[in-house]
Amino acid sequence: MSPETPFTSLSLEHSSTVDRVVEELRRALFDGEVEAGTPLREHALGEAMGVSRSTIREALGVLVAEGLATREPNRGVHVTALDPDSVHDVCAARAVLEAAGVRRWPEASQAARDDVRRALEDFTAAAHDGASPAELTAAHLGVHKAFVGLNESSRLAAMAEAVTSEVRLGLAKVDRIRRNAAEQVVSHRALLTLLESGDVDAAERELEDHLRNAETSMLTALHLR
Amino acid sequence: MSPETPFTSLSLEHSSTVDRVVEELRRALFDGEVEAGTPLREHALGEAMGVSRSTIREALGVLVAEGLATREPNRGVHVTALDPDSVHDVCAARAVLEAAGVRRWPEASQAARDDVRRALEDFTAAAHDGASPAELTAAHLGVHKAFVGLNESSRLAAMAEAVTSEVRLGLAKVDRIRRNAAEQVVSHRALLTLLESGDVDAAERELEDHLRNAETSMLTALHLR
DNA sequence: GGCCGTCTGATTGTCAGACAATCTGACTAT
DNA sequence: ATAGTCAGATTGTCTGACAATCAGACGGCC
Repeated sequence: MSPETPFTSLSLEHSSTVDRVVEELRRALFDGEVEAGTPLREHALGEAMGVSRSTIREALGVLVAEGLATREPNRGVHVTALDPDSVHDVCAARAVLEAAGVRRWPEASQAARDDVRRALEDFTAAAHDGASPAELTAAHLGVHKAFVGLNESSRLAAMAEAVTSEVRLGLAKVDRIRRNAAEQVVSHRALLTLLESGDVDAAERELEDHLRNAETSMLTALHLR
Repeated sequence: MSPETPFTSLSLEHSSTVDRVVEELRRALFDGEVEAGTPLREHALGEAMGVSRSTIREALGVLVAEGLATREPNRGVHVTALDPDSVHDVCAARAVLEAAGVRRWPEASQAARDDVRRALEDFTAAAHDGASPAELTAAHLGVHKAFVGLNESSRLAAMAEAVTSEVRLGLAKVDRIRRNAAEQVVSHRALLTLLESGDVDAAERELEDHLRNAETSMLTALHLR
């Protein structure tokens, strides 16, 4: 091995065409530029983005694997529409992943705990000085991501990422985040305080309460769309 | 809607070529017909299975998404090799998913609980009258799958399926399952007894103990390969 | 011997174009 | 109203092509 690895600061992004197509489509979905249920035609997309059908097809496969889109054999791919059952399912999954992380707080590494603290600071800051809805959402999701991170399993983190991206779909045009951002910050801060004080059980209850609220408000938001 | 839905017993499998290629490749991986790390060449596979490169390519994408294979840009896809870190990661993930299910036993639906009971019966039966290693593994995994099922979230179930399949990769040629099948049955039965008696905490400890053992024996099995 | 450039073959990433199978919707005949 | 037929759209799959990238070999040079 080399006595010291130089150039550790250097990195180069290796992006394939498919990757860029996927990112662009994801962005469009998250920004709510396409309604839920909209069919994603291979030919049309290829023409629009100046890319061959094979490439689009591969990108759509990725989206489908992520749950952002749904494929019906011989009928094509369309943007996933969240029905109440899926919302519940997703929330249940999030609850499991995050609660497990929270419960693991005492055994978690220093780094993982610091991630939670930092994420909360970011969220607080974003909510305080008016950040854009997108930034606010990102910061909020960052906190929850940090909770999952306490599990210190990259696979669990990936799973959480996947289910989270699904809810982002539904939240695209719902800016309820902004309204009660302050309230959310309070809830999360309380949770962290409980953790720091060592009362893991109370923290877990706080989290589950928070997520239950999130589910109901998400449901009403979707129903009233 | 129709007054009564007839033909509910009828169903027809809709398998695309890609699906069949994926299944065949999965089977080959699980049966240990290909070493970990073996490159999966698009051209060679296409020729071997009599399908076009596009189709193979799509199938490989699925395998990669499942974690059974790994893609290195411009260098191709190869069978995923489990290093100790990944094993730990996978086991941690399983522990979270199954422990959450077990802890939810009291609130779980009757159906989900019955699934656990039935899976355990199947496993016991398989271990008793000599079943093939493959059947035994399937039955054993069935029990763990049932634990995850207690969460009653299809997304969590899917995640568990994914990480479990990764484990199966490593277990392909390790038939340690057979050796201590009896022991495993005892452990699982004890767990269920604790659940039935309402002692969820003890059941959770039993499960975590079981999974810790599984991890270490899996590690030694892999290391001695 | 070790380092550097070049060449060559293999493989992937992407493309264009084709075709059969399947779905959708309309139109028609009964 | 139901069933048959037809045209158009779309997907699933195939073929063949090409540039970009990679791995290893080969030879020159210090």
